[in-house]
Amino acid sequence: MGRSPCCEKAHTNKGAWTKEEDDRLISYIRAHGEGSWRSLPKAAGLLRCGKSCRLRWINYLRPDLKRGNFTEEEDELIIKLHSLLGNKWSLIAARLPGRTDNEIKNYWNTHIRRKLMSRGIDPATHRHLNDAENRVQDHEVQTSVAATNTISFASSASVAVVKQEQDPSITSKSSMFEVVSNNKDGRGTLLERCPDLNLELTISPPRMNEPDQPFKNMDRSLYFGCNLGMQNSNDYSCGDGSDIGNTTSSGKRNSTSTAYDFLGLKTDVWDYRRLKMK
DNA sequence: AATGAGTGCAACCGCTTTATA
DNA sequence: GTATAAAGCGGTTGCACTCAT
Repeated sequence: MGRSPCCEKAHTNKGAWTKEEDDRLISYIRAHGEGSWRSLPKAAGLLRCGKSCRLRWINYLRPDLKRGNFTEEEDELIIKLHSLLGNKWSLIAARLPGRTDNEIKNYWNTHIRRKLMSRGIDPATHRHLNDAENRVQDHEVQTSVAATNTISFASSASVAVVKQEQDPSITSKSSMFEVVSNNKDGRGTLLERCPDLNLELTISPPRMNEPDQPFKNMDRSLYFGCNLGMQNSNDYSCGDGSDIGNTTSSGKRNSTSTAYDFLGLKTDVWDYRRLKMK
């Protein structure tokens, strides 16, 4: 039943890899490709655990790794992604070509944490350290920007509090919201039900074939649409600019709008220049 | 020059998820 | 359906290096 053990731990090397071990691993993977980590050490003539081989390859030997210092753009992208995804280093690394989760994790802990602290920002929550709102109980997830319906996953709770008074148009009739308490003035605090989130962030070129774009006078090549993977939904996406202007006179989004002030991304448009790699 | 504190990063550890028998 | 190991992931550790004293 089950699989056989990946390696005999009693006969494996530990600690720093030697040049010879690196060469053996590289040449083996060049010849046979990645994968089969269990059988790789024996086949490659390495006295290492398969797990260790995998880590060494992924974090250090892979030819597509980008070595060297992080750029300012990468810094900002990591901060932005961390505010969205938390310590999901593998997801963050997936958005930074040539960088590994381990590298980003180390860089976060050694550089960016300090950088944010020096800006007066709590690296764990991305809030200002002296923000009075921080005192609110942790399970009550805060809106990150006043007067907007933003959602934060600062707690592990799967619901987010939405301040109804900030947008009376939101009612408990919506399947997305639930009144959990009533304030003195009779208005309720709503809990927003968050459906299962797929936090995959997709970035795509702008739609170019739609007439009468509000951004028609702008350099369209500068903008990308993005979609923060609410599965089967356009509710939480920011557009390429084509959605701007789709609000009604009352300030409400009309039904065709796909723009949403999501997770503190308080804009319909991301300037790709802030996201692209160098 | 010696040494201790601080820093950066590769590697390991242990847990969870996924795949397989 | 269950047991087990592989794969993957995030947290932590240990060591080499730098710098201030």
